[in-house]
Amino acid sequence: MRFASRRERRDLRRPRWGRGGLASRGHTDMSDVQAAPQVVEPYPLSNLRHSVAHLMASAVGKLFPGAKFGFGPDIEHGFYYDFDLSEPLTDKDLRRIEKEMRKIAKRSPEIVREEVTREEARKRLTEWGQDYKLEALELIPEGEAISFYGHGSGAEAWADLCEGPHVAGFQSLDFHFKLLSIAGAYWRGSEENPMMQRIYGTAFWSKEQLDEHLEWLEEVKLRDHRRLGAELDLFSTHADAGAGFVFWHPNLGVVRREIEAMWWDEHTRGGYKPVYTPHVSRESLFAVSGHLENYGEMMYAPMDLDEHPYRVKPMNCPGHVLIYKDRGRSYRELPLRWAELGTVYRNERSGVVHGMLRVRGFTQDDAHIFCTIDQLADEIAGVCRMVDKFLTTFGFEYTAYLATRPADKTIGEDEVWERATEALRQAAESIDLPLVLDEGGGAFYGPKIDYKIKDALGREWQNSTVQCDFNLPERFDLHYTDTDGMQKRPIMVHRAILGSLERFVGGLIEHFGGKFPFWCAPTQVALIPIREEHADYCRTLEEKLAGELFRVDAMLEPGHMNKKIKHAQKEQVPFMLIAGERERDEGTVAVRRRGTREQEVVKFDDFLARIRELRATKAIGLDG
RNA sequence: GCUGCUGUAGCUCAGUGGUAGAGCACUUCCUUGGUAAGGAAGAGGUCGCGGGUUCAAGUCCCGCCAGCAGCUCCA
Repeated sequence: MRFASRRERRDLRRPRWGRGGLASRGHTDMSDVQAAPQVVEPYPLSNLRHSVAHLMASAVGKLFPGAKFGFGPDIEHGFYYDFDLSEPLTDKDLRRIEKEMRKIAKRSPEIVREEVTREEARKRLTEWGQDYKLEALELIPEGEAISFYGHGSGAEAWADLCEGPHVAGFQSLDFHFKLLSIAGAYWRGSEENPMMQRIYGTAFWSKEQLDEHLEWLEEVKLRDHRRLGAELDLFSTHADAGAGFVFWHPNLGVVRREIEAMWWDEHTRGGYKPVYTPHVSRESLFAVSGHLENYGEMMYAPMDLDEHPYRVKPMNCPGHVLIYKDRGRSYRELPLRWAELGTVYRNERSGVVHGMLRVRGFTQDDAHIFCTIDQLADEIAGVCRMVDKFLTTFGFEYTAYLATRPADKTIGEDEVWERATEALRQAAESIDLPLVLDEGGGAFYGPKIDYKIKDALGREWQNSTVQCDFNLPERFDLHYTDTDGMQKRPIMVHRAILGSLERFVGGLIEHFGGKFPFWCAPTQVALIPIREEHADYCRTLEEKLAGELFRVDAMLEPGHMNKKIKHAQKEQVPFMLIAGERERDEGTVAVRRRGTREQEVVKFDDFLARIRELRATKAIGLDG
């Protein structure tokens, strides 16, 4: 599971140059160029943002003479612009630039478009010393219009090689913007290229919308799993252990165990059998599988055992294949469904590790299905049903994508590709799962269905995947004896529902904001006596709860009730049971539900029945 | 890996060359309190690690480690 990367969210793969504006600083007076084409109000938000990106670039150009400009498009939540500057920008510069933007906006009644010839464009950009722009100019296909968009006059005049469209001008428009952050970004997105400085910002038509967006960003920060991980004592990472290695604390260990228990239950129900495979194998295994060749950069360096190189596994599939190959297989055995919570290690580049979401050692909820092509549709349908079960249990909305054969560098017969892709389609249809087509998005070894989920904050993640594989069976020469006695090649299906426990649970922390559903909450019930003399009653309640394997924190130590309430609240404990004389005498408890301040006095047995229900149904909320 | 920034008590942070600070959390004592901070006292820091400059380094310089915002890449 993963966040759809910022890159995806910003949709940069879309050809961008024209829309995104290749900007450049101009010193010509724009007053004599032709007026912009009529843009009818209201402008799309993307136009505004793109125009504000221009505004920002012009301010940067004014404040930092000699600035060179890269790309500056609008993106999902705002815009950015890349600059090549002689000195690094700081947050203080952002405020300065904002101020300058407001000034320029006031003096810029209109944004004007000017169409020029390629020669003229080249001449201008050369004159302005805009190297990146010149390169960008060459990206514009022959025959397409080449235009500049400019605003400001006199010393402030500024123009941008850009296709548009833009708003007509800044002066008379009511809009609101904020510059948010500075980061490095490679020119044209390639690490071969020089790094530029990128400024991110956002803009809206109303102050309210801007504020709302800024609040959303705050909420994202508050729910950050790294922050909650420390606050709720969930996990840690350590310089002493190295970057990208997660230590699960007891609180999160509980969450994981609950999820794993559900996972094994569902897999048992789905006809999967557990397998366990070693973390280390001889290097030659990964040579056969092809991982060494295609994935070698991600693998840890070999270690020497008895003068043979060994490797830590980056994937579980070769191990499962060895089990398959251990003896001959008959069609009668298929499909074989083998599941493993397999821990793998991958050498992620140092700059990418991120809390629990991007780590160097993680546990995949892996399984492989060995089946015939005729069984494929049913098998896929089974996986999709299981995906639905998990995603809805955690309250995620999702979209499934059918990724078909890539244009080149694939392996496998045309016919097999077609039949497998058709099987994926049929499977989805049989369970009424709509598929969005991702043409050519498959792996080189087979078509697949990928899932994207939406979390409570509306962010998209990718986690579940079902992939057909024609490659590994080939490489390992897998076969089974068919009804006619002939040796046939099975298809292998790789699938992960959660992706990795680390990424999934890290995502869950943010999705729930630390308020885990009752069934997997680290502590489910806190017992708080009003006075010390009520501790005995609490103790009897504790025994009953613990006897039914509920996770109870009996806060019986001396101290103030209010302090304990505050503590339990901070720990996001679903239920606090507060008990004094009245409760003890009546066999009741005062129940305080997470997130509320009201209490409800109920018979303890009624409470017990309620939480049994919550646990059994894996309800997300605490009602009912 | 790359660009920029950061690293001081468990947490949030102050401390710009001259003997380490605050709030919260923690411990102890007092407080017996009916639903989110009662009072007092106390403990807690190799200032990320290693070098260098200096009479003197948390503070300046270099290297490493880790983290943060991104880029690139990914479960």
